[in-house]
Amino acid sequence: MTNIHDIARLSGYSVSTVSRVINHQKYVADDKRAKVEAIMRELDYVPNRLARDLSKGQTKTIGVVLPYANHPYFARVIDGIMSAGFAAGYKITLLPTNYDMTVERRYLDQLRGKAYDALIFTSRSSSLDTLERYRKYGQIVCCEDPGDDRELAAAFTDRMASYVHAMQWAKKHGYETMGVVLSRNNVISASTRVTRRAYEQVYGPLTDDHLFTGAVNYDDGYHAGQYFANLKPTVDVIFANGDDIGAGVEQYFDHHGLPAIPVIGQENLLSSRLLNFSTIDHHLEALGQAAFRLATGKTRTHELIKSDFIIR
Amino acid sequence: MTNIHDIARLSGYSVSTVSRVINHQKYVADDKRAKVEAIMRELDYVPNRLARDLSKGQTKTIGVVLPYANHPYFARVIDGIMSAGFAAGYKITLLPTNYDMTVERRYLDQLRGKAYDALIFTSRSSSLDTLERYRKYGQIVCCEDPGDDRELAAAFTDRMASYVHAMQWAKKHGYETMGVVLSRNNVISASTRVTRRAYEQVYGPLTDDHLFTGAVNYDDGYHAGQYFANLKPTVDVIFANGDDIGAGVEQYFDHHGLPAIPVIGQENLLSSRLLNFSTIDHHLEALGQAAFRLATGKTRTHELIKSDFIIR
DNA sequence: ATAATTTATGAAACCGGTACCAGGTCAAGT
DNA sequence: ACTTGACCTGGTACCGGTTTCATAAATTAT
Repeated sequence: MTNIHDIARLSGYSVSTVSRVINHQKYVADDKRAKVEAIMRELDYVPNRLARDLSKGQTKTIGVVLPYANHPYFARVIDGIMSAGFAAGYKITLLPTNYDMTVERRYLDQLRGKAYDALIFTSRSSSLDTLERYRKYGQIVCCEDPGDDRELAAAFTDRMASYVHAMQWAKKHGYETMGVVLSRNNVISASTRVTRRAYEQVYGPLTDDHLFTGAVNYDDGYHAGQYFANLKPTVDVIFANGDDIGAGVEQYFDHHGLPAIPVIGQENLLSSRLLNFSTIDHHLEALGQAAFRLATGKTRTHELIKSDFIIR
Repeated sequence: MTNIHDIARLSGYSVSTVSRVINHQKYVADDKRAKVEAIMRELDYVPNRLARDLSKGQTKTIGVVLPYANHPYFARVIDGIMSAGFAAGYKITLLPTNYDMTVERRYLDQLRGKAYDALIFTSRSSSLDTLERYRKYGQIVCCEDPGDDRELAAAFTDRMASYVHAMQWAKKHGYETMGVVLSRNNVISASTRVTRRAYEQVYGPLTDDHLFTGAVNYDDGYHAGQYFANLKPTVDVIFANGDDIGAGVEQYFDHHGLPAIPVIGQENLLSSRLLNFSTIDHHLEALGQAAFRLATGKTRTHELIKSDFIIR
């Protein structure tokens, strides 16, 4: 591996000069610059990223903490982070946790070890206090509303407003009872908590029989459909924590010859388009982009992304 | 930032000893080890990743080159790579190209600059010759069959076999003419080339009017549906380069009151399940896992992933 | 003509670790 | 008693860059 010292030796100049050439700095005579560049080209030299990063104490890398990648919610957020990161010349490293707090902690320690310039928590199991404690080792962005007096940057959607909006629409539309399908506790946790609060505001206390938890994908939604199909008295509409889940609910009813059940999904995925049910689009790419900006910038610490309720 | 020298000074031992403690090596007296560990804990010390990586000449990071992340094909491959990488203690960095060769070249240069231990090309615009030229700077894995005499590792699906199998099934099933929907040229390029070859083998030469190109998502598929709906004479079945595309085709017919058109999709996504059409499952997670294994091994091997044809 | 800048260059410290090597202790083997 | 080898420990040269600082020549200002 040829390094900067080789270039210096072969060109007859010092490493300092070579370094200046590499970084396009001032104060290098034109002829020397040309000669150094020629030799670098000739030897096919590329500076070592690690050495540079170590020296500068900066990696131009952002770590993205997420439970798993094979979920459309995270896929869309990642997409936003990546496109913004690419434009800014940053590398994006994916850090799966599978909701294991120990693993999250390991990533936080890696932040301390300067492996990343910043961390984006698209979801978390650790407490906000824990995250905050690591704030001094690098920027930390979370994707939920952490409250005003936190030292954490945050990008989040207006969940409460959009949920209330959608539920009020449902109620006004004549759906007097609503069933709710949520993910397992702590998964996209903010959404779980907010859904309950919105429900209470519009429909009153959320009783256990109107709630099905533990759903993350289509199959889970299918089970939820089975649950609500057998529930007496029946509910008029289902509020699902994701379109794919909603699709599962809807198809259970369909496959069993039951009258179609109205569903409100989330994320405006292809599944809600195919089955033609209403959904809330949280504009997750925009969320990801905002999260990236917060991770790198010194911008405003909180950013709110507006959702759209898509009626079908 | 406290570093290894601080720990050495405060403990009264040398950096060598501290390093040994950090790396759990033999030949450290128990009492000294305990003392060093105590001081590390007290000072909240975490070794610097960059320094370690630079010293070892190894990053434990794999770069994954892909056009964009918001596509189910890549999402599934990434998922496989990530789960395997996580288990092996590797970091996965996503490298979007948007099919720009210049960008691909930049990533290859980063490999030269030791930013990654290996690169996985889930898709490429550069030639295999180019990739091969960078082989000496690190392992390079591509996700297509590169042929036998390449210096490249490769994980790929048995496209040819499964395409022929699916098309033969279609023909035997009474579908005498077949329309084909492909992505734009060079996108998942291998699939494009192989589809043509399989088609020729089963249905004979692929004429222009039976081919719709430039489709990557549902909306494109919808347009393809429009094209084939207006084609005279009509085709009996559509072979689509992805379930979401197939779903678009199917729904165009549906929305316009036309008789349902049989579709064969790919990847076994939720969309083909929802609309209940046949599909080829390439087991992309397995593909990703294989790609990761090859990326970390020094081998030049090829790995073939078998597909399943799911008849619905 | 002299003082004050600006431009150019290299030496060396530094970033924070790893690893090789030399030197020393101590118990077992012959 | 004398070698042998396993067990500890520290010194120091790396890994490959960046950056500060000292020095000197060339301009420009006074």
